[in-house]
Amino acid sequence: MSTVVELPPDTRQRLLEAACDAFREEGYQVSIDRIAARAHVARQTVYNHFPSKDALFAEAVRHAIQSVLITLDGDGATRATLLAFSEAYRAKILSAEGIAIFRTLTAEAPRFPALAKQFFRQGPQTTRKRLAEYLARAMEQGRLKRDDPDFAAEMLTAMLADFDRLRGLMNLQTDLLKPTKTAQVVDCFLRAFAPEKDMP
Amino acid sequence: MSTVVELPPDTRQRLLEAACDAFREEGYQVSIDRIAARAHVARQTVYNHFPSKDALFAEAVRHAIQSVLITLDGDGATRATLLAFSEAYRAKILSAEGIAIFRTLTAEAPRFPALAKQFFRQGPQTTRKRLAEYLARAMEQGRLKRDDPDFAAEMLTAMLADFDRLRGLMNLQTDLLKPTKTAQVVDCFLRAFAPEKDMP
DNA sequence: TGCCAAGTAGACTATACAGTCTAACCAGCT
DNA sequence: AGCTGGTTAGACTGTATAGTCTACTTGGCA
Repeated sequence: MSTVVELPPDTRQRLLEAACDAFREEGYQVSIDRIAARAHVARQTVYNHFPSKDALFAEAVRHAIQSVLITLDGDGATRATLLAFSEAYRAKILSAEGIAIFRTLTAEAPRFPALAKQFFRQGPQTTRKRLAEYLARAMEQGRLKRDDPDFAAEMLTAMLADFDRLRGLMNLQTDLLKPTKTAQVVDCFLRAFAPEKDMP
Repeated sequence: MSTVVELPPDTRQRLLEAACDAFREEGYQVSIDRIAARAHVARQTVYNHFPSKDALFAEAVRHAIQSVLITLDGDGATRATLLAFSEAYRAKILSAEGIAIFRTLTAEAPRFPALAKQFFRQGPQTTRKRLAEYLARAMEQGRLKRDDPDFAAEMLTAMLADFDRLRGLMNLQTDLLKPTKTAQVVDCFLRAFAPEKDMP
């Protein structure tokens, strides 16, 4: 058994990332042995770092959750800002990774309710809140119809992802990224939330 | 072991329904023994009717898929019609059953791609198509903005379900049915797709 | 040199489960 | 009474897996 040895230090880090990838790609079912193999590590080493599979799963998920946020900078024109956000949102949510994380979490939510809640709050909830804050400002300034900004944020994110995410979850198509779609959605949103009497 | 005996005939039917419930509630992992127990049937009987667990799962899913469609009758006013459809859509999609089916299928789609495809086409795809047909008519008659009806249908269904479904999938809240929400969404949709110059 | 911490290989236990097989059971029917 | 077809309980096989234990290696460091 000759192993090409150029393994960087932090065994634990390698392990965590391997676990992340493994759980993402194969779900919770993936065996500890497979994870150990992925990390080029002995099974016992896994148990040296994490007390149980569940604990490892929890750590891996929390680790994966870090990268779920989308920022939006409210400098430019309303449409341009929303377009940039929307593009980034779709790119993240509809990527193979995004779909896989969502699938794994959906499947295991009943067994790990605390994890699910944490994901929900740190991911979608926070994203919606930030978007809502931006929209609230735009509404105050008369750039958008005065309405419930949380509701508006929810509508926009829903329109951006729902059906295409479903396709991804059902393992259909990778042409998820029809490039005109984002603009189409944003314009639809802007129509629904256009200021009531053109200018103040 | 005294069993209260009032078991209706069709063993196979009972079995299928038990499997449906079991897979829905516990996912594919549920053991054949548990399914057999639920159906008040011996394990061997399961194998008398279905060659394997996979086959049983496939049958059960196909059976469950039947009830996923929502009809809409295009007689009344546009808003009233869409409201009725939307209410029905949310009720079905966000019910405990709807969420559970979605969860199980999402989890197993990679392993049963054919099933996933069938579900997608018979469920969401067909619903969207029917809605789109209705919207197309409304567009022709000038009751809605002339636009891509498929896109419009996708937006409406997305707005109706996306975020609340996520809550359900993550095992949060059952107050999914805030009764004003449907109307709020429909009105938002109507704003986005209002006919361009009020009347023809 | 000798110690130590981290890692390793692999045997081992216990459990769960899919799927098979057998022998008995019990209808209804002839 | 005896046959037949669906049903049943339970033993059995084989496999996969979580988690433990032990004896070994190895690199750094005092």
